[in-house]
Amino acid sequence: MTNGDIAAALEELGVLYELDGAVRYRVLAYSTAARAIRESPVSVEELARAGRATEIPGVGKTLAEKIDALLDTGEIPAAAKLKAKFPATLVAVTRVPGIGPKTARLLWEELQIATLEDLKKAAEEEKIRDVKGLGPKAEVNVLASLERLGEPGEGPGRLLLSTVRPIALELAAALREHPGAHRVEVAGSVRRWADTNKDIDIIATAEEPKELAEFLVGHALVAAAGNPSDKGLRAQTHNGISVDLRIVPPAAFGNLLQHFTGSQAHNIQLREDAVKRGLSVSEHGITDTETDEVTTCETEHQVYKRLGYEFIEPELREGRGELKAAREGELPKLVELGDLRGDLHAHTTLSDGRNSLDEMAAAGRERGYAYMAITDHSASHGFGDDVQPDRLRERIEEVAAWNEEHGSRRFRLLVGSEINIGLDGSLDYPEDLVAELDWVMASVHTSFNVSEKDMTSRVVAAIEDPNVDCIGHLTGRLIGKREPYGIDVEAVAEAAARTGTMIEINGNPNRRDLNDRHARLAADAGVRIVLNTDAHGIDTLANMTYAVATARRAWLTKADVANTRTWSEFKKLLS
DNA sequence: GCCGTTTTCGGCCCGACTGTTTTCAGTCG
Repeated sequence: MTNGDIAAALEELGVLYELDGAVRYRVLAYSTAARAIRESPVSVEELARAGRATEIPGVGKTLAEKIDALLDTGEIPAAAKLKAKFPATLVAVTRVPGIGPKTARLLWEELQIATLEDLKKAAEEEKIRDVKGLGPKAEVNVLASLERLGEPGEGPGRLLLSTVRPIALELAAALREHPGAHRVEVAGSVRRWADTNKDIDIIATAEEPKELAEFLVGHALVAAAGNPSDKGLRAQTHNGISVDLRIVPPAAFGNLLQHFTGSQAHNIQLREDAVKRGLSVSEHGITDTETDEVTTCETEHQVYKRLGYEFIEPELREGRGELKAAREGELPKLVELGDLRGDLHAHTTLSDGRNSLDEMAAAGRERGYAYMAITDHSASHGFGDDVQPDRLRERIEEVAAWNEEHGSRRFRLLVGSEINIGLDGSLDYPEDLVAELDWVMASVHTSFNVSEKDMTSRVVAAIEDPNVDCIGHLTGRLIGKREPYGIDVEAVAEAAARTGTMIEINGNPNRRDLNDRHARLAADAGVRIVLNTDAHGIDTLANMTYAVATARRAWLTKADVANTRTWSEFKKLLS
């Protein structure tokens, strides 16, 4: 059972309890536990079977027992009992935007609404207005919500950071140029460099706030907008991303930026911690609950300082222990783009790249790297992009010739390959050829549909091959398109640490694989992490920023990342 | 239901918005 399955079952039970009128803190306990379970980088099923489920924050004795029952019997007895009381389909009704558990229960009791179809019918027949506390407006809203839910591909949902970020930056840049603007910053999940984003949050201060909001209405990227006011504006871009512009007085800019950068988990933990210290935190300021004295902050640094923390980088604000570390002055100094000395995963026209060896090498050198590895696909790669052994031998000569002509102490081209890992963990080149390469990546590109156990032993076998230097895009995920295949990342990390094999963070914004949680787990296990672009052209060499972002979200320092080293230092890690 | 450098019992983030209300409950982020 996946973490997602377990989390979904607990979420459902939480909703059922809420329908049943449980105190809200009990309900809250289920949703926080479910979130922690979904977020867990390790298999919660394994953890639970080892009797260690309570190690997950928010999971106590009771929830651990319920997880055990779920794993053993496929259902939680308490949930089964409640489903006898309320139809299971009522849970879907609570998820209609605008309708929560309280309203759903009311609709069930008063109108026997059990399904989305019942709900639609009641709204159309104007029966909802008969329920005390609800009116005609509720009917309109229900129908609008149901329509949105029913749309195929319904709305944009969460979009890739690489789609959203450029738009956010362009809008912020345009706002900054407005003569009335003081400070403009992108906040939210874009600022935290999350994999995907639901919307764009922009925070600003301005002389004439309403003018600034009106200016955004007229921006070429904006398709629709609400009413501009001196508080800001809500708008939609042409590709359906909603944009929230919030304008505040300069004195509280730091409070607002902190609040809207989030994440929600970070803010909740920060505020709970503050309450224990007699402080109440909101987007407007920090109130001393004893004296009612309010502190506003122009900068975020002041917010964190006032609350007794060192500054926390946005990428760390996910409620994963950063507050405790910040209070104790133990936050890591995160790796930066400028720390990178080389890119070790790049393709050329020899396989499926768009640029030649010369072009890729020149572009890598121009980026200021000290080394770059050319790693085209291997002999069994499909799509006519395979590189047979003889061709790879020629490539070794070509790279040597390139270095002869263009190489220097400042930049060196490395000859490598991204070799397919076969079903049995073997590589598809002869061993003596592989041994001639400067740099060997090994990746899974075929047969994803094997069991987790088989996938794990397959990759571990590759890791144990002494010629393999690094594993590429370990879980095979394509964000929003393809789920990661089942693989025991803990076991892989253990093997990689033991053999000194590195694991990459792939900077392709569709992959970002390892993800932040897995990367942190691997680094904690002692694995050296490599940040790569997997560039298939000179344009995507810039994707290193996404690899760096994931590394930062994984708490990685310069020392954790192997390709921050000079080539001579790096080489020592390979032997 | 969880959790503990003020607690093993008594707390549990905070505010905006909406729609329905004569002062607030529910929902959302």
